[in-house]
This record gives sequence, structure tokens and C-alpha cells, in this order.
Amino acid sequence: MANLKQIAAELSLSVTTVSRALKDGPEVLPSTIARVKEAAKRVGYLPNHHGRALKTGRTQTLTAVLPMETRDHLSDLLKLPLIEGMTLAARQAGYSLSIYSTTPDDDPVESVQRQLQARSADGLIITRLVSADPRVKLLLDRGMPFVAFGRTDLDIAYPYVDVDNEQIAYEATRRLMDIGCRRIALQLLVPEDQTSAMRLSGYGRAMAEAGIPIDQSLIGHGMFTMESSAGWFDRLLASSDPSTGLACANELGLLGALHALGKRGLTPGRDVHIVTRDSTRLARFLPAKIGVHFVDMAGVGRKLIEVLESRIINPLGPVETVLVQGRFEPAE
Amino acid sequence: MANLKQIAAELSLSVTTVSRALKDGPEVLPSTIARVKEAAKRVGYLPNHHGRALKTGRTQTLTAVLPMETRDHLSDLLKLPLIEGMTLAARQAGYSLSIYSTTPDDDPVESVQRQLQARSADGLIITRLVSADPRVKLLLDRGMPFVAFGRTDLDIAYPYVDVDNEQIAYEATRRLMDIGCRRIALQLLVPEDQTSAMRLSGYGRAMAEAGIPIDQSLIGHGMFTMESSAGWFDRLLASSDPSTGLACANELGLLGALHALGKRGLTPGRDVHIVTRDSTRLARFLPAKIGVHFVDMAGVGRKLIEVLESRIINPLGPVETVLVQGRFEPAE
DNA sequence: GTCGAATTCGGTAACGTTATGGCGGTCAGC
DNA sequence: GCTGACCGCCATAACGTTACCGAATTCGAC
Repeated sequence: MANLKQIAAELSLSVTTVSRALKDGPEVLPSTIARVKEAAKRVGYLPNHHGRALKTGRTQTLTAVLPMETRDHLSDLLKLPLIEGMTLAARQAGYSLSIYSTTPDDDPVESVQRQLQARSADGLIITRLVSADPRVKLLLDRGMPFVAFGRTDLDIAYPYVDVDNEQIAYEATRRLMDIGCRRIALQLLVPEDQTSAMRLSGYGRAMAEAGIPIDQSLIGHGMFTMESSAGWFDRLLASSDPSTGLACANELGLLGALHALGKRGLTPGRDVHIVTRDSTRLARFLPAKIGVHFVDMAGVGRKLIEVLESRIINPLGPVETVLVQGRFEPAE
Repeated sequence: MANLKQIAAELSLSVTTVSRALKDGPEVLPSTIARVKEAAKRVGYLPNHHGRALKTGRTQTLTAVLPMETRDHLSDLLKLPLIEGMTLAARQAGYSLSIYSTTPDDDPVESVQRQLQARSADGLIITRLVSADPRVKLLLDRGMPFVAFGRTDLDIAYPYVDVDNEQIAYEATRRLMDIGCRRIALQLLVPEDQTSAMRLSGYGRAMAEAGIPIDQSLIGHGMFTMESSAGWFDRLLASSDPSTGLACANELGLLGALHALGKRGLTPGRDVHIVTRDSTRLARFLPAKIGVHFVDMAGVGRKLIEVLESRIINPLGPVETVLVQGRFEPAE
């Protein structure tokens, strides 16, 4: 309801002066600024978002392109603290966060293109990067400020925030070795995902340091559902030389593994040692001894907004990249 | 980049005609419409959101005001499928969904007031209603289209979508009775929450039907963290006359109860029968026999958008209210 | 006393869109 | 052949904001 024109009329000022006064323009008398601000507060003035956006070209909104699992909501557990972190940080920075959900049917590149054409956001957050992700080049070419959650293997500098999956997998493997495990199983997610490559690399590094040859049968791919994790680990336990240590990909993989253990009457922390990634504290809530790499996803969300904001403010500035570490919390 | 003016210049038409042609205006020659649409497609035209919003007053965005738990992300598990359902349904209806996160420090009424003044959304989704929620009256008075997730005890008609917690608690209690339980424990969340009142009512109805007097010591309040749930249930199990059946409030309460059981070496489904609400399928992933009331939160999210949309289209139409049922899935 | 600079404000135009009134031209009806 | 209706299109204005240029006043400096 309330707009600049009303305030201007009430104070017998021009719309221009009111506009300037509200942003502490140096060309306005301090006493006038005070009068304008008082009147604005009294009538409950809030700037019209669209008028400003139309004029300045800036919208004060950020859009996060998030793939949604329509089948299995549990697999995206870590997305909730991520959303929380992003929304709160965005609000604090004066932006509103819009969530653009994509289904598995949606083409990721087309989704980004739509956002580009609609130009309704000042910046974009893209997630789940794949190898040689075409979206990175597209956004760089168009000059659209963005930040990626995750990395890709392109020879271009671009801003990203990622979890140091290599180091986490390395530490998890080392941890299991320290307890005495030698046959250590590793869960990986989608093969083409960069995350899995990183985890495999960290696992390999630890194994090489200990001089243990890698047994491909101990490495499980596609562990992104409870069922696949349970089935895979059950087969592993049934083999002639089962594993004594397991590094889980996430909470879901952990639940599957526990399921397989329970079926055979085995106890985690005694028969098999388990280390997992956890962002929701789910592992801590389970009645089982499990080592946890806690990854602060809300912090990742805040970092994403922070990097994106500095990108918007200074598009030609240095490209920021952030690598978030996990914090290990032993089983007991 | 591309706007109406460019298309108009290219085709030697007026901006008005181009605008009308793109929405199949009856005053435009069909052949002209075809020419305009072809040109629009060729240059990749997408209407400028803010220009349109400024002119029409409609923004094509919906805002969901969501409280975020900054301490304990797991307690909000069910919010993820809710967000998924809302974002996808909003996108399909031609709206974009903006998420306005509030912290426990934020005043809920002030948050809504801000949204009202900013008038950057065509409709609002409010959640976690309290008794005599002042936001309902505020939004009705201001004529802002909205829909509530949850109910309040006001004598005003307003659009809402809610889970039938009364019926779910009733069925859960009945179910436990059918198995043979008589001392049935009930978990409740925040006392002032309408959800808890409903659950208590359903529980009481089932107990009354069976002629079992209600033992207040079996009713646990404030079960919104794993720790409180575990502590409460542990004390219950330690009492001289422990409960043999438990109706959990949600996934988190379930995890706490399982924790307490595990500590005492008791087995769910044998020593104590458990029924819980579940929207994430977490209970199904646990290696324990647990009866589940599945509540389709993604469906709730879609319904919310649906109701809100019809509210926006026809603000004076009948007030829609939706009560979503749970689907019971027995332990085995 | 004059001039230039600084200070403080106002008017105008523009961002991209749509609503509105109007303007030629065609065509049927009498 | 004239009137009126209608068709297809255009020009203008407006939504609320800000950028830009200009205007009026004051003040110090020479």
C-alpha cells in the first residue's frame, strides 16, 4: 500500500528525495533523512520489490536448483540442513531464496537455461555436479553469478563449496585400520558423481599407505538406497572372507548396513566396525557403536550464500572455493 | 535480454499487439499470433517477471513461512518431503516457491506482517499453528490469500490442510489393543500445539471404547528430541508396571524409544509393541518390527499449493479444508 | 561585490509490462 | 449508398522505483 509517492506527498518532498533519504544519500539533509525515516516507519513502508528490480535489474533473490527424489525422501536427508542454512543466510544478507525443484525427468542444463532467460534471480546455486558439467561453462559464458555445491573436473576456475570427501574417506579408512581392520569395505554413490571419485581416492590413499592391496569386491557402487546397501553388505558378510570394517556413504547406507547386520545377529562395534558420514545426527541416535564424520551442512549452506553474494557484488573478483572438512566423532 | 519491444520492432508491430498475441488475445489475427510466437521462440523470449508484477500486481510467487530448528535437524525430517511436494506443485501451477525461514527467535506474527508489507507473494503458506493463532485473523483481515498447514481453535472459516492426527492416534491405540496391550504409552510433542491435543483426543477415544482408564503417567509431553524421548521411555520401562505398547509421535520419538529399549536388552515387537507416525520411511529402514502410520507429506505439500491456488484465483469462493489420513502398515 | 563551488533538493525519463481508449478499414444490413 | 458494427491494430499511460541532470540556495574566496 504505502509507497514513496505517499510519503513524499505527506512531507511535501519529491519522490526522489524520499528515495535518497531512505538509503542515507549524502545529498540529503540529515534532518530530512530523519523526517523521512520516521514517516516511512509510521506508515509501514517497505520498498516494492518489483519496482526496484525493474529499475535496477537486481532482484534480491537467489535461486537454488535442487534435484528432488520423488521416490525416496530419506536419501536426501542432508538436504534439509542445507536448505535451512541457505535460507537463513540469504535472509540475513537481504536476499530471499527461491527453490527450483527438478525431478529426475528434468534436464539439468535446460533448468539452468530457463533460470537464465527468466533472469529473475541475481544468482544461482547449482548442486549435484557431474563430470565435465556443462552448466558451469554455460553460466560462466552468460556472466550469471553462481556457486556450485560440489566440484567437476573442468579446467576452468569457478566458485564452489564442497565437502572434502577425499579427506573424509581417507580418515575413515585410517580410523578403521587403527582399530585393527584390514578388510575394509567402502560404499559409493552414483558412479559418475564426483563425490564417489573423491571418496575412492581417499580410500585408496589410506590403503596404499598401509600397504594393503585393494580388493574390488569390497567396493560397493550405487549405494543410494537402503535396499541396495542392505543387499550388498549382506552378500559381503556371506562371503568366505567378509569385511570387518565398513565406511558408509551416508545415513541411508548406514541404515542398510545395520539392517544386514541385524539379520545375521551381528553387532556393530564388535563384529564389524562402522564409520559413516552424518549430517543429521541420525547415527548418534541409533543404539549402536558407530564412528561418525559429522559434516555441517547448514554451514555449507551458509558458505554457499556467502560465496555467491561476494560473486554478485564483485563479478570480476577472485574466484572463491571452499572445502569443508568433516569432524570425526569416535564411536564411544 | 529479449523483450517485447525487440520483437515488436523486428516484426514492425506495436508492443501492445505482441503482448496480446503471446497470450492468444482474440483481437489479434491468427496469422499475426503465429508470426509473433515464432519470433518469440527464436529470440528466446521469456516475459520479465518484474515488469509484469509491477503492472498487474500479481507476482506468480508463493511464500512458505517455515520455522527452522537450528539445533536439531532431525526433528524436522518430515519437512523435507513437504518442501518437495510444495516446490514441485508450485512449479507445475506456474508459480515459484520462495522459502522464508524463521528461527525460534523470530516472532511468527511479525514474520507474516513483513510478508504482507513486502507484498512480494501472491499467497502465503503458514505452518505450525498454535491455539488461537493470531496470524489467521491478520491474513483474513488483510485479504491476503493463504493456506495453513495445521489447524487452530478459532471460530473463523479459513483454508487449511492438516493431518488427521486424532484418527491416527485412535487407530494406533486400537492397533496396540488388538495385539493385546492394555498399558499403552503415548508420546506428545509441544503441549500448546494443536497436534498434541488431537493425538490425545484420539488416544482417549480408543481407551474409552475399550473401557481402559487413562493413566497420566503413560503420557509423555515434550517428546520432540531424541534425548527426551529416550529418557522418558527409560523411566517408564523402569517403573513397577511398565507399558507394553507405545504410540510414538514421529521418527525422532521412535529413535529415542528404541534407544531406551536397546539399553535394557528389550526387543520391539516382542517385549514392547510400537506404532509410530512416519513420513520418511525411516521406520521401515530400521531392523525392528514396528507398525507404521505412513503420512504422505509430499501429498500434503501438493494439497497446500492446490488449495492456495484456488484461493488466489477465487478469493471469495468457498473455503477449502483438507484432512489427510494416514495409511497404516503393520509391522510384518 | 562578484564568481564559483558546494549543498540540497526537484523534475524527467526509463526499466518491461499490461489496460484502456481510440483509429482506420472492412463488411453486412437496410 | 449510408449507417453501424466489428475487426485488427496502435499510442498512451501507468505500476514503483532509481539514475541523471538541472535548479535554487548558501557560502567562502578573491
